[in-house]
Amino acid sequence: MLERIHLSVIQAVDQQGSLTAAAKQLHLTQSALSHSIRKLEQNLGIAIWLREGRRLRLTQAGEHLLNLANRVLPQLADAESKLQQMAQGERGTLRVGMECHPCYQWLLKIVAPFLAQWPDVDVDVKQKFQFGGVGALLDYEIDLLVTPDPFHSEGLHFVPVFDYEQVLVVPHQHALAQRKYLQADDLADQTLLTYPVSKDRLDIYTQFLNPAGVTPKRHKTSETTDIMLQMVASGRGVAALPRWLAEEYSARLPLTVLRLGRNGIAKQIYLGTRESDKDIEYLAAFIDLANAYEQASIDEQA
Amino acid sequence: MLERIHLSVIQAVDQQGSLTAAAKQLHLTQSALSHSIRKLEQNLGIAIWLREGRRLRLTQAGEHLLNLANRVLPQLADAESKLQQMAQGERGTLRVGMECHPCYQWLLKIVAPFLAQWPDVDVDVKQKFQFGGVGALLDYEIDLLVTPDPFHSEGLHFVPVFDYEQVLVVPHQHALAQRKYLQADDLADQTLLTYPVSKDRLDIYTQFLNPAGVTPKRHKTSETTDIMLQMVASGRGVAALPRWLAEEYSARLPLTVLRLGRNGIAKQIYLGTRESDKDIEYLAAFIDLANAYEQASIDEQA
DNA sequence: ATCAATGCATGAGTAAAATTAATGGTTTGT
DNA sequence: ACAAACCATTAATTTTACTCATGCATTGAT
Repeated sequence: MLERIHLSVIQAVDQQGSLTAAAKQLHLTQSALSHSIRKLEQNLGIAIWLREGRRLRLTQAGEHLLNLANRVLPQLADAESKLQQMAQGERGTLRVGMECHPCYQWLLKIVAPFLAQWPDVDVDVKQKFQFGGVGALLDYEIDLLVTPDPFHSEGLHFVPVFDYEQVLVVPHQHALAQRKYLQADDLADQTLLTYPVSKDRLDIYTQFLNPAGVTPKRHKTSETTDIMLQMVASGRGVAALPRWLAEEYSARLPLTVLRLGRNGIAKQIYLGTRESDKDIEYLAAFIDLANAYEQASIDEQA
Repeated sequence: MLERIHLSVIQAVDQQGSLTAAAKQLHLTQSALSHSIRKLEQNLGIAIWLREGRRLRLTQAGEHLLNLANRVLPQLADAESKLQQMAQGERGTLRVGMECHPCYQWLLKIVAPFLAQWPDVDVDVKQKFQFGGVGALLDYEIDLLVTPDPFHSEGLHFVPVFDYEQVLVVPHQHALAQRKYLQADDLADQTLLTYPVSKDRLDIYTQFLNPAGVTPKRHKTSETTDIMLQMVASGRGVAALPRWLAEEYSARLPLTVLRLGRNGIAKQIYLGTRESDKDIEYLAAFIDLANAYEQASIDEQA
C-alpha cells in the first residue's frame, strides 16, 4: 500500500520543489508521479500535499511521510549496496571454526593481513560446536573449519595448510631435558598439561601414549597456552605443543623442546569449506593467505 | 528494486517456516511468492535462501534482509496506521498561535480537557509570527489563531469565544485606588507596565490613551503576568489586563481593579481557522471546548 | 519400499497496475 | 497580455504481478 516509490516521490518533490523536477530525478514522467501519488492519497484517505496554484505544500500527513522517507530510504539504499557488495564477494562475514586449540595463535597471523586486504569482510571465530566442526560447517554455523582431522564428506572440501611436529615442552632443569627424543614410558611418572578437551582429540594420547599403553602420573588442564607454559616453566608438569608454538615460547621462558618418539609426531592442519562456497572470493583469499603464510615459514627455515 | 513486498515475504517465511505458509499469511499464492523472490534474487545477483530439499535456509544476505525487514516493516505499518488516524481526524498536531498575551492562562484551561479528550492529538503553542497571526494561519504555520483582532480574509473563519473588559490594576494604597473609574489623563503621571509588544497592539493605547492624546510618564515591559503584577503590587507602576485575569491575581496580591473610562473597555477574543480545515474533527472540538468554557464562566457569574 | 503429503519451481495465460503521451487549465512572472 | 512553468486528467499501452496447472524432490508413515 505504502510503497517505496511513494516515499521516493515525496522525498524527491521535497528536494526538487516540484513534481516535474522530481519526475526527472526519478527518471519518470510527471504524469506517472501525479497518478502514483493520487492513488496513494486515495488509498490513505488523506492529502499529502495541498495544491496551491502550481505549488505543492506538504500537509501534516505529508510531513510525517517525508520524515519516514528520510529515515527509511537510506536504510534500503544502504542494504542494497551492501548486498551488491556481498554478491560480488567483497563483503560478508567469514565465520571460522577452530578444532585445534593452539592454532589460535596461527590464525591471528592470517587474520591480520586478511582484514587489511578485505576491509568489508568481518571475521568471527567460534570454538564450540554442538555437532562438531564438520557438523557446524554442514549446518552453516561456520564457513571455514580449522582442524587437524579432515573428515571427508559429501559437499565438503579440505586442504592442508601447514605441517608441523607435535613436541613435548619441559623446563630447562627437567630430568628429561637432555634426551634426544622421548619414549612413551618416559611420561609415566610425569604430570601432563593439556587443553581441556577429550583425550581422543589429543595427539599425545592417540599417537603416542595410547599405542604404548602408558598413562601419565597426573593430567591437568589449562585453557590458555600462556598459563600452561608458565606452569611448565615452574616445574609443575610437561606439555605437548606444535613445535612452532613451543619454540616461540622457549625464547621467552626457560623451556626445552623434545621430540616425541624417534621420528617425532607429524601433524597437519587442514582448512575445510563447503564446496558450494567455492565462488566466495574472500573465502578463497583467506585460504590463499594461509598457504602463503605456510610458504613464508618454509622459506624462513631454508 | 528492493520493495516492501520482498521484505514482507522474507519476514513471513522466517515466521512461518515455509513459502507456502508465508503465502497464506500474505493472502497470495505460493507461486506468486516464488516468482517474486526469484526475481529479487536475480536482480540483486545474490541468493537469499539456500534450497535444501524442501527447506529454505537463509544465506548471510538473507539474514541481512530479514534484519532490515524487522526494522523497516514496523515503521511502515506504524506510519500507515497513524495516517489512518489522521485521515479520520483522530490524530494530528493542533498548532495554536497566540496574538493575545494574557490569553495564555485562558488557553491552558482549554488545553487540559482537550488533551484528555483527544489523546492522539498534540498541541503546539506559538507566539511569534513573521507575518502576523493571520499570515501564520494562511501559511499553514498554525492551525488556530487566538486573537483580539479578527482580520476577516478569504478562506479564514473567526468565531468569538469570550468577551471581557480590559481594566487597570493598581496597588491597594495607590492614589487612584478609590476612584469609580479612570480617565485617560489620570495616567499621565503614572508608570505603565505592559507586555513587550508594539503600542498599536495594546488596547490601553489604541482605545484609551491615544484617543485622548495622553502618554504615561513611563512605560516598562514585562514578559510574564506574574512579574508584572508583583511590580504593580510593590508600587512600581500600573498595568492593564483582562478583568478575569486581574481578579484572579487580586485574590493573592494587594491589588485594586479599576474601570478604564466610564463604560470600560470591552474586548472580545476570537478563534481563527482556515475554512478548508472545517472537517478536522479535533479542531472543531477545540472550539467547542472553548465555547463551553465561556458558557460555564457566564453561568458562574449568574 | 511404497505411498501420500508437503513444499518449491516453472511455464503459460490473465488480470492488474504502472507508465506514457497528449492535452487542458491554472498560476506566475515579465 | 503573454509565455513559461506546473499539475491534472483521459485514454492507450506497456509492464508487472498474479494465478492456475503441473512437475519434481523430499519427507515421513505404513
